[in-house]
Amino acid sequence: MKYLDSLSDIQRKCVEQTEGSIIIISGPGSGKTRVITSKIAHLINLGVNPNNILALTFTNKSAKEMVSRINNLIPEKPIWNLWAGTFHSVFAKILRKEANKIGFNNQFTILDNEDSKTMIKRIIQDHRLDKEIYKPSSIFSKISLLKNNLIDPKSYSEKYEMLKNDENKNQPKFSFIYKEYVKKCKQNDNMDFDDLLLNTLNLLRNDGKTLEKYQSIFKYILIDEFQDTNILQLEIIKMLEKKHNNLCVVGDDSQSIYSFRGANINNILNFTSFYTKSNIFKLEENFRSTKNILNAANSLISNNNQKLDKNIWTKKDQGEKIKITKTDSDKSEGNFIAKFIKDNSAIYNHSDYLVLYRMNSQSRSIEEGLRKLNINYKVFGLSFYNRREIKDILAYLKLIVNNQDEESLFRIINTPPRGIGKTTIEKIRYFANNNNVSIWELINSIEEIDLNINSGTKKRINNFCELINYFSENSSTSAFDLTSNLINKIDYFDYLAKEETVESISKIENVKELINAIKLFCDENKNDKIGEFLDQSVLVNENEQKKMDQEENFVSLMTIHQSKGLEFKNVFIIGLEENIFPSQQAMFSKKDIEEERRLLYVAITRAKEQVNLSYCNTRFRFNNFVSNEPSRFLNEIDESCISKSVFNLKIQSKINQSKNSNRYSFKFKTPKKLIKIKNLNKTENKLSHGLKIGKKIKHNIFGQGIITDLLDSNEKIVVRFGRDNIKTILVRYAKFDLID
DNA sequence: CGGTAGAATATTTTT
DNA sequence: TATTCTACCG
Repeated sequence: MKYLDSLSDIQRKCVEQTEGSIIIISGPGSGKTRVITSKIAHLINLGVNPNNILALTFTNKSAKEMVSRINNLIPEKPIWNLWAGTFHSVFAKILRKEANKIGFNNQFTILDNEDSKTMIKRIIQDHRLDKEIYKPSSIFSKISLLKNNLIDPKSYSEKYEMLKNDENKNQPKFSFIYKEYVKKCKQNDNMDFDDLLLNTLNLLRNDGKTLEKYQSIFKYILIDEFQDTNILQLEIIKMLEKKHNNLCVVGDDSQSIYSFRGANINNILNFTSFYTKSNIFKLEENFRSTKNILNAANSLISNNNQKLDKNIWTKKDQGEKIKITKTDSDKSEGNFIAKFIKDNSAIYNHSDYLVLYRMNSQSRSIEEGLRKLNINYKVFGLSFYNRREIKDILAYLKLIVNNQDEESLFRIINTPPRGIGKTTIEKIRYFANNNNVSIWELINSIEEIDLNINSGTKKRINNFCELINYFSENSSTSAFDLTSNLINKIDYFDYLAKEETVESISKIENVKELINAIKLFCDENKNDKIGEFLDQSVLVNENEQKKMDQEENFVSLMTIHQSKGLEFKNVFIIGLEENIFPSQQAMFSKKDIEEERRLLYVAITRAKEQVNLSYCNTRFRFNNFVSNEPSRFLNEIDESCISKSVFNLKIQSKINQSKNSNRYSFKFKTPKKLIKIKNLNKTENKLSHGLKIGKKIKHNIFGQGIITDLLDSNEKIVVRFGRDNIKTILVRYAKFDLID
């Protein structure tokens, strides 16, 4: 068979062992995708029905790519009924069918992280808890970790040490919030990301028939990126594979970078201890990178204690050394990259470059640099579906599908404004909470209950209910018809246009794009109902699509986490500074530092030919300049494969010649409100005179200090606060006053 | 109730 | 800096 011939010996062995449990430890660039796809093709060729194969991947993009590759390997066999996708999307599909067996409505809606956080925030408000002590986002991530470790509110409330711990942290009510959150989700027929897994497990545990059904379907189970699975996922898999015992997991412990999401590296480290009969294969030959790149990566990762034994090697050339570049500021780091790309444009396309960073906010300075030299780039940042105007429309759609979805209801009950204000909503919520009725039931019988709401407002509430009810009754029409009718009915475009800002134009464009996406979805899918589309909009990150079609010639910018599985000829990794990479939050634990190290390992091993590491002296962060030490990781890379240099060139912007006139004209992100532009120069004159060395100032964060130096024609000042706390401050943006 | 100006706050990483 | 929150006025 053709697809077997192109494999290396070891790859072929992995493919041909179809039965039993096996674990494939696969280094970066070792062709694991090829192994998985060949293996599935092989199974199908041997006569296995694709419907009996479950292939779980880390992103939906990789699932899609996998399917298309299998199609290429065995074009004559139809594979439309192969189960391929992320844990979340496959289990969402199962739950859509079976949710009623565990007390959910099959029309449940899925909460994204933002929804979950607002819900928690509301709980905190409702119960008059201090939002400084109970921060919604940290509460949420704690809840998420608990769920992924199979600790439900009840068992949490029985864990004495944990409760004690909360009390010590001054958060005695955490257990209560957790309980309320889970209760609310259930009442509202909402599931968050973790619930998709958790409820699947509950389903399999509580309903023997369903368990038997899926055990019989999934004769062969394959899991990619196994190092990033968590306890909950493993638990589900253990149940599903019990009948046929054909489980193949593929992963690389050195690339485990999702522990913040509950990923448990022990799943891969200890696999053989709970599957004692499993076979281990190691894919150690790298087909991607040069020797220098691999040596650098290997020497770095050897500093980690927790890892499996393996030796990644390549037949490729030595290649160029890893370059480490020091620049004076984050701005010149951007200039450095832009200039580098420009200088090498005879050899490389823009699309040969990948710029990687630890956190999304770091993209800015690079964008600036690239713009100055007119280099095309794309930032893989926030999802389209996270924009406010898009979320509004989606909230309508969710509420139409699931009337109990309070999260969506609160979002849009007065958007566009229809005269149902804060006080009214407050009254409704208060009553509903105290009388154990759902918001939806309550507002549908608002006439009958005395809530001290005036009749005009009651009328408006009624209209709102009628609107939603009308669409709910017609929700089986095609998603496109439904959405376009809805947007007309609520005059959403008018509402956006009324804002009269530069933003409103792009918002309108975005909504049009959404309608367009829905149209496309309807054309492609047999089931063109809105529910299906909504699932997709939460579970599929459309950024993934963009990475795939790289015909256009642009530089890619993304976080390292997003770069998993990709490869580029040239890779820039920026911000190699203590407190940035490794990140500040990781500093205090050895385990976290090891994960940061793996993150850099992943980053380096994306490269085929060149790696550029950079760090800078001072960086503009928050609203002042900070200086960080160079990252400890730089010293851990074998010196024989690196070369160091310093870059200090300032690039004069062609576009930005006069300082103020163009400040907003080439903004990449959403433009500012027109009105605000008027106020631009207000603060400028206030302080420009009177700044002298030795003068005292009072900064609104750092307190009193003395000016020790003036820089850049008085644009920056160096100030000493306290004994030896020295900061450089931007005069124009910092908040401080001169004192006599 | 709605709109807005000014204040407060925020930067891990994502299915 | 950019975004979100709050308080106040019409």
